[in-house]
Amino acid sequence: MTGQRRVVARVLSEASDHPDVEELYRRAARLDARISIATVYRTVRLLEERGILERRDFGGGRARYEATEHGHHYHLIDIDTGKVIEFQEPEHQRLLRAVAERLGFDLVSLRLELFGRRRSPAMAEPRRAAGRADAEPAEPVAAEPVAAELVRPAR
Amino acid sequence: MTGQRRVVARVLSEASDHPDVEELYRRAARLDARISIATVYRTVRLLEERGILERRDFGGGRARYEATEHGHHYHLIDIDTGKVIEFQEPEHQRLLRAVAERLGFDLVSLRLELFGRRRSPAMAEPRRAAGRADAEPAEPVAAEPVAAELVRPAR
DNA sequence: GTAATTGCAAATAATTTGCCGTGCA
DNA sequence: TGCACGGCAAATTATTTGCAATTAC
Repeated sequence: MTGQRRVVARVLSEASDHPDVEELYRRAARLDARISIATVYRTVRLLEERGILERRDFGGGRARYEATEHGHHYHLIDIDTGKVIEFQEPEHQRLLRAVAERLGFDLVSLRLELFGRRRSPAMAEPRRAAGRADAEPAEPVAAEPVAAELVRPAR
Repeated sequence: MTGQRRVVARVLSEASDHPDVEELYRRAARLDARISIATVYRTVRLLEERGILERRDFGGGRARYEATEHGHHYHLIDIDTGKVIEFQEPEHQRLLRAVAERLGFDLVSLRLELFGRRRSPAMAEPRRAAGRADAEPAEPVAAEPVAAELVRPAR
């Protein structure tokens, strides 16, 4: 059973990035104008249920998709630009599987995402500007640690 | 500046699980009935921006929250029950930081979630039921790997 | 007193669905 | 011919926001 679903599948196969549904729809419509976004949603869901696609959440509200690969790779997201970099780390797979087993589970899938900021080679150690260790006498605000944070100056 | 925000903060401090906004609202309302869910959303966003809370996505549509800990732990989600188990793995932190650096980034935060299924000690190797290797002659469906998957019987 | 915060209801945004028409098998 | 599939628009769900009233400091 197929129709314009083939088009969506094709777009997915050709994608080497991590498109969201909106983007998939745009690409699919370019190949066949009589595709509706509902179909894209339906197809994508179907494929995800069958384990052929994986849904990702890189922040920014919309789900993004990529074809399941059985040699796993992970993602590093540049928090300033939103750009996604893939990397491999096959050792992890094994390590994490072992962790799951130790807890009594079979590992079905996993999610590993790093969020980072591009290193400016200029400044050697940007770590926490130094000083600023005794800014406020820290008024007592109930014994609630989270509440306490609400009282400090915004950033 | 605070008000019923203190209540939300308190609920958050006391939570040892990973409540979603709905649940936070329920708990907060128990302590002070004149809190609206909009306030919970606002407070939670505020705290997330300040880095005091972390938003999690364990599947199931709603965001879930937990207080930021600087000794990181990770999550294993039971895909059958939705139950979340925390585990530690301090070695990882370092390892992943190194990975990021190698790619030219400072690691700002990371997300590591395992999705697993409780092991039934009964059946030794549930792996893929055996047999069933030659179900269909695999009709040619364009050269699209994703499309090909759409043709196989559902599960 | 002044600015920040809240409640409420309405607005958004992403995703799903009902229904009915259409095309594939 | 039957039934899965697609289009459209309406429905749902999570979250955000405008605005006037309220509260904190």
